Amino acid sequence: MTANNPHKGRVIFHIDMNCFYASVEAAYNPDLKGKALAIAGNPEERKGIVVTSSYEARAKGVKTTMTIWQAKRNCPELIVMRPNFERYRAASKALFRILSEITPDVQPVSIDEGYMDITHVTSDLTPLQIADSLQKRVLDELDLPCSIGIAPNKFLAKMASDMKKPLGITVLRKRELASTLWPLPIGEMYGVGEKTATKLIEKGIKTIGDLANYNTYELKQVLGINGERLKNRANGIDNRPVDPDAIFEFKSIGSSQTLPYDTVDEQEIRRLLAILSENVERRMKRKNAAGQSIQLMIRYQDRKTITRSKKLYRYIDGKDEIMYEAEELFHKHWNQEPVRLLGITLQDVEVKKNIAKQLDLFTYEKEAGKEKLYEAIEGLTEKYGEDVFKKLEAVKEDQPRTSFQKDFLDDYRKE
DNA sequence: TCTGGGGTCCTAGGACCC
DNA sequence: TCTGGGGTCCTAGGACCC
Repeated sequence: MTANNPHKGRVIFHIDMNCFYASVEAAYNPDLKGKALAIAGNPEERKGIVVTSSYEARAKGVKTTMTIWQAKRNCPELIVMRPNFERYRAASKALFRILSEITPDVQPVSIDEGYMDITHVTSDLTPLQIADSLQKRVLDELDLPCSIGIAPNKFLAKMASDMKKPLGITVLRKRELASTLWPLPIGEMYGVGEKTATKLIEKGIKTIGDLANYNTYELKQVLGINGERLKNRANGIDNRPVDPDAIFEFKSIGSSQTLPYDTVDEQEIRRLLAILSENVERRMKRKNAAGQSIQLMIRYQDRKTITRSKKLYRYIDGKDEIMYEAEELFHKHWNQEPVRLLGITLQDVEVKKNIAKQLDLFTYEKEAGKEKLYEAIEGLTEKYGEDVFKKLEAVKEDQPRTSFQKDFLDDYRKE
């Protein structure tokens, strides 16, 4: 007997850890259990904002992204701890190991939440019983509470896991949407943030039900393609599969940091860029990847933030190259005003074994010989300018070519 | 005493090509 | 002389989520 009748569609779980960082700390140190606890950065470095807090703290008005002083004003007995990411990563790993014992169809979406597709799990248990034993196991073995949503798709499972906390299990059936999902305020819908909520409320859309029944054309006018998608979700339509490989398909890796003080000191700026470059290098190497675009982010004193990026037409992963490109972007675009935060991100990231497959012209035409190729390029540089290298490298064997590239190739072949 | 750091996806305009 | 419309790539910014 399977957990579900295939004619009735999928059975998706959304697992959501409750107050994850705070719960992990309480599991390490049981003295913290039942107390108002917040995990926050270092206020000396202007990073003192609450990342997570226990339910006891939340009951006293402590909220995520509050500064420590705001949180303590609401809750004087608040215990504040720095984050221990190693602990959280270890707990996360243990969690997902337990999930994958039930099915390989597990998609982690962040350190503390993930989806499971249990449609094809063979078991004598009902989905509700599977969820119940899973929740108990995570609590027994890891001493961590979680909530589980059970539904026919990801969106509904996500909304369901949010409905009972902590240690809740909620089944959201499509035929019950009008009574369970639709009464919720529009701002509580996953995918509707502050800006979208404001726009929708202006239109008189106050609940998820209002959205579900609103005119599609008008929604598109206000929200573009997202309007239609949100309406579908509100009606319980979401065909996204649970994809266990999604976690390997990362597209960018970056590192950013707020400075202890706003500064115009180029030495200090260089020091931070060097640290960020090293962070990015370390994480690229850990994932055995490289990126072919680089982005620099500058946040100024007034929190105005700009991003400037550059496509490199070659893959890089080393800190020296990252630093070189980042500094160049910085000097080109910095407006000389005090800097609050800097960030470096490598984009268009690929794992190295895939990069090898994307052979460019150099490799494709290797029969001609490297020496001869460089001679040809030198000649053409005069004709086309420095951009010739970018253009040349942009030509991938399986990509349609621009007329410039065709000309280039013709010229090159004539040599 | 304001407001971190890690991401993804979408949009929109300009350049360029056909 | 004056003119269209479709498509892709690149860059910058915005919205959202945890």
